[in-house]
Amino acid sequence: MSSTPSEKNSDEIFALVDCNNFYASCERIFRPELEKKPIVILSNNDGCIVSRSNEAKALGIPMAAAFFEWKEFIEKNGIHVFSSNYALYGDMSQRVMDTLTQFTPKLEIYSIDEAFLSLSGFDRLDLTEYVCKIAQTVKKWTGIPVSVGLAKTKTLAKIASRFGKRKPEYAGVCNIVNHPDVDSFLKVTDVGKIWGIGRQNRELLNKYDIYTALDLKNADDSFIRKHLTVVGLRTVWELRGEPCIELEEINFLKKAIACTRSFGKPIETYAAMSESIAFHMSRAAEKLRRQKSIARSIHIFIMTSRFKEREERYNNSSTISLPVPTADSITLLHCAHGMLRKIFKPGYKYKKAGVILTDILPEDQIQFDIFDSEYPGSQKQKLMKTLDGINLQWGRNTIHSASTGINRLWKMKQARLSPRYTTRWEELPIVHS
DNA sequence: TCTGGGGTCCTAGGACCC
DNA sequence: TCTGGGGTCCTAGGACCC
Repeated sequence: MSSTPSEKNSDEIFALVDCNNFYASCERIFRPELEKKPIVILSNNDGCIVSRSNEAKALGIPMAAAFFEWKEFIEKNGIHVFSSNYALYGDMSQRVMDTLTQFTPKLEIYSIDEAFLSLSGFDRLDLTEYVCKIAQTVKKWTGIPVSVGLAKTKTLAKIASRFGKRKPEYAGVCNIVNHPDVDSFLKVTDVGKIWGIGRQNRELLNKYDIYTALDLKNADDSFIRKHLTVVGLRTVWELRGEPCIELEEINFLKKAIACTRSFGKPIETYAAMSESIAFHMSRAAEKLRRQKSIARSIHIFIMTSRFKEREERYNNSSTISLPVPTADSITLLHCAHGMLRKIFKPGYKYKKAGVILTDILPEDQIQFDIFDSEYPGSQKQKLMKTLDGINLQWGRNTIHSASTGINRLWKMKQARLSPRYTTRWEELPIVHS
């Protein structure tokens, strides 16, 4: 018996597991007295609000609001504020994902707080019951509350999880796999809330009277292809229940590695800028070596605040291709300094700088010749291995290039950082019994 | 005073070739 | 004066995501 593609497709079942208010939930686990209290988490540099507890949302604080604009309101309402603590969130994320692997071998870690699970072939179980058990186990083992959406495509699973999270009657789990009226969910979903439809596309679609997910589902394919490219077309088919976006189980090597930061205080001197570029480049090179890769292309940029008047703004960048791809910090630092000299202009208050490595290849995929100073086992490679080993054992920056600076006056502001509860034993809170 | 960071994918258009 | 056309490769930039 042969099956048509559509028959085969109808067997797919995806679950999206989404941690509720992830960063806020992480902070709350170690400060149980903050249960039911409003909490917000700030972005790097304490700039914007990037995570809010339900109580903070209820008070009307919008996502991505500038902290300084809401500071007074936050203080007046007794809202608790944290700088983002990625050591903590990364570790908690790992625990959540480890828990999920107990329930299916096929999962895709989509972001720090979301995973897609394939439950295809689990039909003999009561699926709703099964994912309820997943959610309860994650909460019990890690303390993190999650919402789950179940559907025949990833895009629909995303929509289902929104209902799971927002509508109390679903208690966190919404299953629309065999729902008799999936359109009833699409009809009340704004087209801009669909996975893959951002602000620009929402505006465009509205001009053509497409306002809801149901409108988009019923839109004309050639119209979508023309205005939203194949990416948009895939989304539309997914809304119709035809899977077009596969589960990506394997963690592929990153194709770009970026290290960029805003400065705590604006910097004006070449010396300070050069330190920051060196610092970012060192971190980028470390990440590159950690995934056992080399890079062929370097991009650096410097910029003033985008909120300044036009005449006070200056943005510039430089990109080069290396004759020989490398992961050697010293070579990369040398190039970055040369590039910075070409684009740096004195007389501006710089707010942000960064380094992006692209054209990345696995380190073993390149033909080395013996005249090359970076063949495997060369002095350069041995030096980098030693350096990474020491920094891994004794903490980041135990050994670093002198050019990355000692004082780091430009480093970011993190005034309200919580302790690294799960990754630094000496910072654990003292428990009195 | 203060406004995040790190990724992915797709396309248009230029350069180049025959 | 008239002034190819089609294929491929590369890159910058724009859209999206969390």
